[in-house]
Amino acid sequence: MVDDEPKDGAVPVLDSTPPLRSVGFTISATGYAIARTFKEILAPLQLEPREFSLLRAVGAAEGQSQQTIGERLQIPSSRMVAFVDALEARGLLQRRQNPDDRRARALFLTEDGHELLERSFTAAAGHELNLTGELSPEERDQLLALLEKVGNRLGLAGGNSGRGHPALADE
Amino acid sequence: MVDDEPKDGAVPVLDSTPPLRSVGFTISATGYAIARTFKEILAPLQLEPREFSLLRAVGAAEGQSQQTIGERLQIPSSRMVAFVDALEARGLLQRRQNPDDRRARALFLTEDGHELLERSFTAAAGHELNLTGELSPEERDQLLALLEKVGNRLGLAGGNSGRGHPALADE
DNA sequence: TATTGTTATACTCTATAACTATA
DNA sequence: TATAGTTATAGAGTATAACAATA
Repeated sequence: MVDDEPKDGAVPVLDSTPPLRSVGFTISATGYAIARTFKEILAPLQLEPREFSLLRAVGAAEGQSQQTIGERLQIPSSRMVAFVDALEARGLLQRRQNPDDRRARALFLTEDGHELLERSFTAAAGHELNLTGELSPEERDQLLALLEKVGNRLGLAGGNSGRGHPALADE
Repeated sequence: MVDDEPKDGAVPVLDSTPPLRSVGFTISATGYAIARTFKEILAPLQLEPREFSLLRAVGAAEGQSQQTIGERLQIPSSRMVAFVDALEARGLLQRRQNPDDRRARALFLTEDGHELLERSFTAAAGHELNLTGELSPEERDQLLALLEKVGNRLGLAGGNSGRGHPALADE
């Protein structure tokens, strides 16, 4: 990490060697601010980011089992219960019986769930548009390409395909 | 956020309108991975990222009061107690009396504290070097400049000067 | 009366593992 | 015997507010 603003004489350690502004720190801090802002944007919809991720995962392929979705998002089964409970209690999704396996619960969005997911996407798109407001289309592509080079060093799949935000898995 | 990999027909909402890969999601996910990796890098030193931030803040200006440092890092006073307790118990920093105000505790690093902080800086620099391994110096500057443009939209100060990582403040 | 730091309490979140019903 | 989902329990982390010493 290493901070960007070296303090005077108190910490003589790395103030000369490393770059003045750290890429790691900057990405991390910016990413954190983005996540916080996104949370604020979802708040009026009464949705937490992880609930949005869950709704999105269900909506992306309805009828999958609770466990399948939990595995994709890397959420342990016991945590899934509470999450699904809350969204079901609000009438946003449903657990239905799977005729092939009566142990499994097939997840579906309700009408309200689809509607709220749609509004969330709109809000997210607005957020994205705001974030990139100072970037030309070329700069935007550049930025993504450069971030991918950093991501390569972290073992991140190019598109982060399928999986949700890594913060969901925690650790 | 909007994901990067639009799902087939199930979620027809924004699959056409927005860019395929979201800047917000990518920065956030990359930043999260960076923070997680940094945590792993500090682990052998038995230091958590926030403990590193605290040590660094103390080392940057020794003798400041616990409250002053807590305010800079945006850590509430009651949390500071436990953090400082832990580091003091490990002999990394000291609370000393302030002759001018006997309520306040002036914080200083011990010899061991300085040493560990130095090793942490070295580890952090190695992390940074690894992250930027695929970037030329020009690309690195480009990336920082582009991130700053995004940060402008989030009200982030250019250098994030003084303050630590925003994750410390939480919310 | 206000402020620095500490302690006590309650609350939220999570992980773990036991449990049920099906397979 | 194994698996999908649920429930129970205990632990960590935090915020809030009460508190003691000093200003």
